[in-house]
Amino acid sequence: MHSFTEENYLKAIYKLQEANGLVVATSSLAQVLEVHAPSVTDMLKRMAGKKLVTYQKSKGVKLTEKGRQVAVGIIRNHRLWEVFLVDKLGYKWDEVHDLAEQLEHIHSEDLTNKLDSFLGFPKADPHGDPIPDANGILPKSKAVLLSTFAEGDQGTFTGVTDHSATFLNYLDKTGFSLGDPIKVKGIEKYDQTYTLQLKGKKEVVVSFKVECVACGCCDRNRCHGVEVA
Amino acid sequence: MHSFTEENYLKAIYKLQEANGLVVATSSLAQVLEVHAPSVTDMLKRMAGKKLVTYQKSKGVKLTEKGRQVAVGIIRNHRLWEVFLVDKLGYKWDEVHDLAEQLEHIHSEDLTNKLDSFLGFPKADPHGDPIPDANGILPKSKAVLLSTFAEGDQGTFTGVTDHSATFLNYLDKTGFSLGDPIKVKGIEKYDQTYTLQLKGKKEVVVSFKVECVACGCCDRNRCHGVEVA
DNA sequence: TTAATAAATTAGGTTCGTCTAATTTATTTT
DNA sequence: AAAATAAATTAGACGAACCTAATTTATTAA
Repeated sequence: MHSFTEENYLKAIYKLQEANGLVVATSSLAQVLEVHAPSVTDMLKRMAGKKLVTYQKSKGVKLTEKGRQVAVGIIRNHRLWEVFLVDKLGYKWDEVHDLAEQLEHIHSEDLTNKLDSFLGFPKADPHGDPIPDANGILPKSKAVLLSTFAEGDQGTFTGVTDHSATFLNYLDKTGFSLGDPIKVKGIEKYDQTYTLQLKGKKEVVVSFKVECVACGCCDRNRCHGVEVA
Repeated sequence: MHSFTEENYLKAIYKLQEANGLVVATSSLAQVLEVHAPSVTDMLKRMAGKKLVTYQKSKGVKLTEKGRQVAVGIIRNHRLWEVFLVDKLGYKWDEVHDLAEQLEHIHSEDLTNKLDSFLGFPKADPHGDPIPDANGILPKSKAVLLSTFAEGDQGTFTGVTDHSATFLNYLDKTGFSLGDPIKVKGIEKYDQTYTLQLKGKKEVVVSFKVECVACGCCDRNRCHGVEVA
């Protein structure tokens, strides 16, 4: 079996590969895993030895097929446990991440599948992220960011890209709820402020520029977390 | 927080203290934890430094109050997760131990309590072992071993002392089920074979001597695993 | 294209939890 | 009580996963 640490590296590499392209840099990994760069170099060498990644000195790292399978398995666990925590134990969507980070490392395919069945084979976790099936197939989402919407466009709130408790709380407070309809009533030219119509005709004003500055990690075009489809 | 290893040591010390008296020997720990004696000595020193145990060189080890609390917390987790696995996911009582050994190390008092509530505050796990409450109070069982029963005595099957899958399967196959009545119809003088009446008047013959030889770890008076009350 | 900066690696060290081999301390047995 | 045996500890090592400081390799700017 793989250690928790290995699994966390695999998950991180997987997510960075998805988000930013094929090859992942040492420094990106160091950042998301909150360790220092030489630790990453160390670990990648060990993991390359186990054929979990292909690693080329100073050129970055990629998952092997074996590594990808492990990573997707962990993600499957994580998202199923999140559903369990919210649907069965009554947790809020902003409270479950850290617990799922622990639970995702329970090693038992059988348990994962029984849990999946117990939860009614959910397609997505409480944040709208798709749950890979037992074969590691992860449905590709067609969702786009709300900030790509123009005046008059409407859709359904299907997920978030920012999973921080702060952002999720903001959404709760403002009246966003997964699965609800969203319609863009107006966009203020000056600062890109969106006036949205949420479920039950409720109108809210959200400033995506403010979100951008707050998160500080994304460009203008993908600056906030609301996904719609 | 404490490492999984520390928690396993604490649990092992707790159980040995309960079973065999106040002070636990290095060698006993080495045996149940499946490590070699010098590893235990090492670990006990570190744990004594953290005030989890009191350790006297060559004299054995005891839990501190702090250590006892952690140990009981782990046991609470373990037994609640076992109930979850059996009641909610449909596992058999002989399949849940190893999974619970993993799940017991999830660190969250809140999760434990929510799980407890979700399960309906069970008093015992699927093997009849009592579940400590949120304050670490573990109800003392009044159960006795079936082998203390004489001809004509009757009681209820409330638990086991041997938790091996082999033994649990044997009980399943023979017709024992937790909570059922058991009556001793006869005891064969020659080899202490018990003829029992189980639920639905079903009569079975069990040879406790065979159990004794098989397990090899107990004396005549506590030689098998069926507890009755 | 050279110089400056940023990213990655090597070198050497730490802690945790384990090991084997050798030694010491306790407990039995004679 | 001395000798034999069993239990525990010390000594010295090892792998995993991390660290800091120094060096090398890439990238960007002048």
